Formats: sequence, C-alpha cells, structure tokens
Amino acid sequence: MGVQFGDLIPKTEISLKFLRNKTVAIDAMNVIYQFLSSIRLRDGSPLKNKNGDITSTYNGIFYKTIYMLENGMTPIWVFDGKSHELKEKTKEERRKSREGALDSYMEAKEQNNLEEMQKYAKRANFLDKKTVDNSKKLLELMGIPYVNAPSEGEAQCAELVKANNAFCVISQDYDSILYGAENVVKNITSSNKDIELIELEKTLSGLNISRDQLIDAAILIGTDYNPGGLKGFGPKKAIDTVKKGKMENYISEIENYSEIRKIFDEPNVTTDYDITLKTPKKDELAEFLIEENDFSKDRILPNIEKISNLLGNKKSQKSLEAWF
DNA sequence: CTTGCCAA
DNA sequence: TTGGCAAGG
Repeated sequence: MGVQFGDLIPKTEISLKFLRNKTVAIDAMNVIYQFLSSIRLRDGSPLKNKNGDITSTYNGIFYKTIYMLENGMTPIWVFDGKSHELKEKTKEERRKSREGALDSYMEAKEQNNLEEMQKYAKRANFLDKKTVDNSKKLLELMGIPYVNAPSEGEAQCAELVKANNAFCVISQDYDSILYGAENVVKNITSSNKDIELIELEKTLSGLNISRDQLIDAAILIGTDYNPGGLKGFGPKKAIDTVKKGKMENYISEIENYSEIRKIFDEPNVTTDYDITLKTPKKDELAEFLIEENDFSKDRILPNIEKISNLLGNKKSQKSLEAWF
C-alpha cells in the first residue's frame, strides 16, 4: 500500500531513454505481486507448471529483466527480509483482504461468473517461500544481481541509491523517499510510455519542508507501521501541520511514535552485497524454465541467447570503463 | 506483466 | 507506425 500522499508529491514524466545506462534497484516483492495479479490466462487463472505450481512470477521476472536490459538498464532485484513487528497489523489486513478475495472468487466460480472470477482472482495472491526462493534462483541463473534485505526491501533499495550503487528505486509506492532515496520511478511498462519520476529534493523544495517533516507528515497520514494514521489527517492537513511546526501537539496521540521514527531514521539495511553481473548459466536456465516449469522451448531459447549477448556487452562495457 | 500478430 | 487483442504455463 504505502503512504497515501495523494497528488501532493511532484512527479516528472520521463521517457524510457532517460533510464538508459542507469542501474535501478527493484523492490522485488512489490513487482512480483504485480506479476502474480496480472499475468493470467483469459479465465483469470495464473500460469502453472505440470505440478500445479504458479509460474506467472518467473514469467514476469524473466521477460521484465530482458526488457530492462534491452533498454539499457541494469536491474538489481531487492527482496524483503523479516518485517518489523509494528507491521503486523498491516500484514494482517492484507491477509484478510486476500482471503476475502478468495471467498468472493469461489462464490463467483460457483455462479460461473467469469468477469467476477477474473476480478477476485487478481486480488487473491498468495506468495509462498518456494516461489520466492525459485525467483532468486532464476535471477542467479540469468546472472542478474539480487540483494536480500535484512528487513524492508524499500529501505534496502534506498540504501543502494544513497550509496550510489543505483540511480533510482523502482516501486509502485513512494515510501522509499522516506528512507532517503533520491529518486523513485513508477510504472515502467512496455505499454505505458509515460513513466513517473519522484525526486526527494524536488518533493521537499516543492512542499517547502525538510525530510524530517516529510516523515512526520507520513506518520500523521498513516504508514505500514501505523495504518490509517491519525484520525482526520489526510495529505493536505498533515503537510500543513508539520509546516506550521505543530507536530509536537500530536505526538502523544500517535502510538509508538518514536519507534516508527526510528524505522525511517535508522533503517535496518545491509551494506554487504554483491551487485556484479555474472555470466548466465544457459543450460541450467533452460532446464529450470523449460524442463521444470514447462515454458515453451521455442520462446525461451532465443531469449536466453539474448540475455547472454546483452550481459556480455554490458560486462565488456564495464571493464572498458574501469580501464580508463 | 510481456510479446506477437494483425488491422487500420 | 500505432493500437487493440490474444496468449503465455
């Protein structure tokens, strides 16, 4: 979900070309859930292998990575670790909403209502550990780097940007700017030509507040750690309040305020990661996708060659840069 | 989500 | 070229 800042955050429309030759940190779980909900057959069912395991996730990771490489980007996929205990309420809400969607799906199925089935199937996404582990394995076989965040993926993505190891975070949520990421990019898709760039500096100067105040405003509106925020506060009132220096008046009303602040001020991240591109393991990659997960050989093999060539070029580019 | 195909 | 639609496992 993320903080609901509404239209108050200034956005710049950029083109795909703008991201050429840039490294991007992808909030993996965020994107994987999107794959899970949107990569489906006409009847709303996800892609599956012979064993019945869902493979929409692998399809999305494979083709999206190739798409990004072809457009000159170098992706780093960042996976969530253990979430903070204050996030339990949010996680519970999401679980309930998925279960509700599943019930509605079953009901629609009984009534043979295809439209309703599609609608609710998209919302009933359950991601298991095996799928996440296999997603990492897939990236490894492709030679694409990934990072295991100790806690929040978005915080770890922000760390990569702050450390100049990536230009921006890719996520549907803006929350990474709260963790200090200078740039967040939304909506990289092949159909959507307009991509949104959100810049921390521009956001702060546009609203005329500090990052400190932005975090306070977010807490008033509601974060994953205090869902719903303080009653009566939307983006407008929250920004107004911090701007006028009236945050002090509300701190006592916010449960766990200092603990929540700490999550954003001193995010739990690691600086120990390997983000170098590796040579793809072509045979194992083919084995994983074609043999284990029933992807079509005719589609996969040419794409494996493509990855191999694209990464080969990138690596020689990088070593050339290092030489000079 | 992505690609591929086909029609305007 | 562009846009809409079907298919992918």
